Amino acid sequence: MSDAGKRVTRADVAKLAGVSETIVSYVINNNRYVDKDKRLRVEEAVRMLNYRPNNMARALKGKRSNQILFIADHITNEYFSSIVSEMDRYAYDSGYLISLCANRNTPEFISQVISRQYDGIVVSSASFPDKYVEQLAGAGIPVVVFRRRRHQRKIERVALLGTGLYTGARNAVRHLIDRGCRNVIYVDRISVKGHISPPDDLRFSGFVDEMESNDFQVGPESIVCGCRSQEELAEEVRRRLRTGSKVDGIFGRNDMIACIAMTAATQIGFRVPEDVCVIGFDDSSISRFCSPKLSTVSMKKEEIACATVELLNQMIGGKQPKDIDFDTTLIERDSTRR
Amino acid sequence: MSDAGKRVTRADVAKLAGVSETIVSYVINNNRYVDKDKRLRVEEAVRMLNYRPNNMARALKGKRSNQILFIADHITNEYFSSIVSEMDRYAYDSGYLISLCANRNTPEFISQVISRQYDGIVVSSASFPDKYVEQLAGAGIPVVVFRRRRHQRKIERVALLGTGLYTGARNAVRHLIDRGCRNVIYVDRISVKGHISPPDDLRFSGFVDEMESNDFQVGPESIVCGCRSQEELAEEVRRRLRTGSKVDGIFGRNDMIACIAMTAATQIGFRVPEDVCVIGFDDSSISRFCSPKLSTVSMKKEEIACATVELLNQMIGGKQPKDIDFDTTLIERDSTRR
DNA sequence: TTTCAATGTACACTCGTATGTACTATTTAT
DNA sequence: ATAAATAGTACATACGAGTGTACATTGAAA
Repeated sequence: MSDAGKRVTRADVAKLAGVSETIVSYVINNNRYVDKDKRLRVEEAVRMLNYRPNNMARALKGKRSNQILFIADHITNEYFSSIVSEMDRYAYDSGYLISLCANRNTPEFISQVISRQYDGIVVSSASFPDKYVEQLAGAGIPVVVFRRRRHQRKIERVALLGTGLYTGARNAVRHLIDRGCRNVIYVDRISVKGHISPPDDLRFSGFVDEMESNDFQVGPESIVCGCRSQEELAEEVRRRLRTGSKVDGIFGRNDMIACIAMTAATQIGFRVPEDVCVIGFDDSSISRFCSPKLSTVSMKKEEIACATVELLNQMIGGKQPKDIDFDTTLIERDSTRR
Repeated sequence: MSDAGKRVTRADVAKLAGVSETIVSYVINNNRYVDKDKRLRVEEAVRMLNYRPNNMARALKGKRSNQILFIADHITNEYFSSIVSEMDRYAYDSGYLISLCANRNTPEFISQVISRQYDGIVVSSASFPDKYVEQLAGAGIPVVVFRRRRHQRKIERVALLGTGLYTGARNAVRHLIDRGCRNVIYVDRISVKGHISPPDDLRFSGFVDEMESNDFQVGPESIVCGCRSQEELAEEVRRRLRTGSKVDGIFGRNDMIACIAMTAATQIGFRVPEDVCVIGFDDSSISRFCSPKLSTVSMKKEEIACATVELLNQMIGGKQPKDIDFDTTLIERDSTRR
């Protein structure tokens, strides 16, 4: 308790500067004629008192809340944290701070979000229902969605950002084929949740399309999915390698999956890259520290983050959303070098 | 543009339920006698309209803003993102959302933060000045600081949380000594910023104390710091190994540093763990995927996150801050197994 | 001199919510 | 029967800021 520093308000500034509150407001927002002398006095008072307009009051009065919400499903991913980190950098310069939360799949969550008056929202979660995106956009909030699924319905007043999952996957698969692989398998994530879903994101689509456009068949034998644990995944990869299907290329949904698969392969005597090539996705730090070093696909995180903030900023300013697509960079390391 | 969904306000609910706004308020906050019948009608109306009190207005009127700010210096660290992710889980259940930002070392940043009326703040940044912590606390905001430096001044109304850096480091060093190491070196981070600072965090303190309490000398030859790049770091480690100092143990400030050092060692023919033992810090994913697998120190991230939220919650409720210390778990993998 | 534009100021209302206070109607105690 | 306690309601104000509108002053143009 004790005298927990009373807030400095507009009134305090006005009193110190010897002007009316209105003048202070005009100076702060710089949107009316104000006498030079008074302006200076106000500015001085602001500095002396270290005044800053209360964000809540501003937001309430219809101004911005200066907050952007980032909704993800696995905040822990290095990929997400990089994006958020970069977004923070750019956003701060435009006066925004970033809020962050894991996707909660409930209506309460949505009204939570709406009641908080975010100026803009970034959705980077495969499990965030379109329905909710619509509600947010319908409430007048600019929304940028990172594309995850293939057939993502176009929603009014929502910008769709292609972060490179699809093209990156195609490039990765093409890279394996270029290296001579004839039997490439796709290794999907570990499903911790009860239900086993077939791979449905754009990486998988890219895999399928690139395989087929090179006249390779894609069938159940070329997809590893639904594993419930790291061990199960490793065992399944080994099974594929041991059978007569002659698997000679592995595309992992992300670097960690690729690493697990790679380790599984070497454990039963397969050499990487001589017997089997492996490529991951994300260019996360493990891809640089595992052994052999993992080839991978790098998304343009900085550019994505920058563009996202820029786009939101424009939409907040009233401009129409526009979709953007980013390409990726293939990083060749030892796991595919022949 | 167009009819961007008008906000649902208390007035709408009141009209639909056929009661006064005041009644709606009482029902929402559940703090006054309200007729059963009217209460039900209000609740029904709330449900129908999907009403939720506007957060800004509430915060302005002196209620909570339901927001907690997390200030870090390197959001990208897996350690931070894990903590934030867990905090998000616990905090959400208490009605909070987490904001996240990188430490900006300016007075403007502080007034930014204050003007946003956060209910609580977590500081996990070695470079965040005590002065600022004081200002925040002085403004009446509960603050929890994750201890990073050794002699951290006690600040009124601020809780200090020991996340295990010190004890974890001591345990790691003791582990190396137990494994027979007689010449252990500490490898500090890569300093990207211009100025090269000597290691000053609690991990280093733990290293020094544990060494000395085992009668080992700590001198310049046992500290690698100030390297400007990964290559420089690797080269410096190799130099230490090649000289006659018989380095047989490496304690890396974090897993990535330890990995770089370990790789540097194996490149010049040192075997890990036979010739030199290596241990890292953080139990990040690379420690599990590098080769050989890295022994490391695991902090109790979940418990830390949970306790942080709990503590903030109590402080927000008016209780006195209390300091808490967490211990760590040593995870022995192949890089120290003999 | 009159007229009008430009410049500069301040009142009063508003955003959506919380709540002290006062008031009425009803019940209980005396 | 009267007093006092309780249940239930509503008014009015406050939180801190933004801004429409009206008003005052000045200078220049007519």
